Amino acid sequence: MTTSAPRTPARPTPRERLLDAAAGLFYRDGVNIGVDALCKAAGVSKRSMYQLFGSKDEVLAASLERSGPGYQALLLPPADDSRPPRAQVLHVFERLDQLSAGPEYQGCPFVSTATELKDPDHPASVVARGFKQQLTAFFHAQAARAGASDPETLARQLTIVFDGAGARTVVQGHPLDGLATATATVLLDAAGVV
Amino acid sequence: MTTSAPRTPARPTPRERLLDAAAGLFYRDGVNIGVDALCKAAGVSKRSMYQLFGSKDEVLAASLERSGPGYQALLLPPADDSRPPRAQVLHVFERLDQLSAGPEYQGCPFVSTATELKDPDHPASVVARGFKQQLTAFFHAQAARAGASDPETLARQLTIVFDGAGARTVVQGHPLDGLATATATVLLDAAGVV
DNA sequence: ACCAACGTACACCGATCGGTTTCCTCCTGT
DNA sequence: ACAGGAGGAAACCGATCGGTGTACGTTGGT
Repeated sequence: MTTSAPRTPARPTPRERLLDAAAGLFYRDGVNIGVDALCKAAGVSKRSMYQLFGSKDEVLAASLERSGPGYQALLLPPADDSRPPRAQVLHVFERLDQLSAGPEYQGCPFVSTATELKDPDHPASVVARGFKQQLTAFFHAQAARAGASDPETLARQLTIVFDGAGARTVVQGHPLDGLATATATVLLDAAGVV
Repeated sequence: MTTSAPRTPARPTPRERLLDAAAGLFYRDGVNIGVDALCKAAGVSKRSMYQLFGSKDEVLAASLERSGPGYQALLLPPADDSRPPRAQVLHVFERLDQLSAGPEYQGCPFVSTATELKDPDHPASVVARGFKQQLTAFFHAQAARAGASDPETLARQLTIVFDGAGARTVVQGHPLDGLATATATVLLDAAGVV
């Protein structure tokens, strides 16, 4: 293989290490893990962290912001997907059903973070709200493309199923077994999305 | 001996004050509020708290356990309700739609607690799981009574909608405007529950 | 009237919290 | 070769964490 291995091992910058570690730790252990533990996991000194970010809350918000695109790529169909709307919407729920079977799955990180923070004005809550709106927007676009009678409502309902499926996994502690996909299918059928 | 019939409605016992304050504070501020704040709010000394409970975690679990019946009474139709299954199920979602409009609403307390704790073996997580199963059992009973084709799946789907509606309220920060009821209606229709 | 149990007030413990500061090492541009 | 900045290690800060120990009221049963 002629894969290009960078001459310089190019260790990620402290900022990247910090945000990646933060995304993982905040998701796994909650937003109340300490700054010390976070910096230790990231291999970054507290001093550097506080030069890069104004506070732990900003780190949290930035880590959510950074992990957003990857999370979407994990769930949404590729941008050049040419399948009909129904298949593209169901793609998301099939992914969710798969994800929920992973031992690491703790529900949607945006929902978890917003739930833990309580404060809707917290910068991380704002980020979380934004990504949820993007998910709803995707559903809305597909619903509209399919000529659904009420694409706005359908999109919101699909988002509710998405978040509810995540919550169920957290509380019950076992995978969804296709329940998310099955529920989304019912909504799509009822809305006449083929 | 200690518990005689309360002829005079005396001040609640420290245990009751503690559990009531705990339910409110844990719900509003999350499971990470301090023992000092909790005891101060309850008007109970830390000493008494640690004589009544082994740890803060036990207080949390006990407060969830205590608030469970009241929460169910808030959502479920009365036990002697004679309406058809569909109406009884929709009753829950109408209540949820109403609740979500209240300024204090922070989502389902059981889901919130389980989400914050992460640990599924935490005593409070066990309590939360139990109450969610009771809600699902109610849906299941109604679905079976209505002769739904797959009452088990329908009950789980309704629970997902319930929790998803709560999550949406938390993340988006505005009421559901009938969205929970509307979504449940779609599921009931599809399952042939009249 | 007395005593024991109950409950409060409060000091105290080690650990950890978010955040700041100091010091020193290492890497890089010139 | 050398200056200077970036960044890590760790001490340090006051506050708070969960939890305990002690001492002082208050109350009810006999």
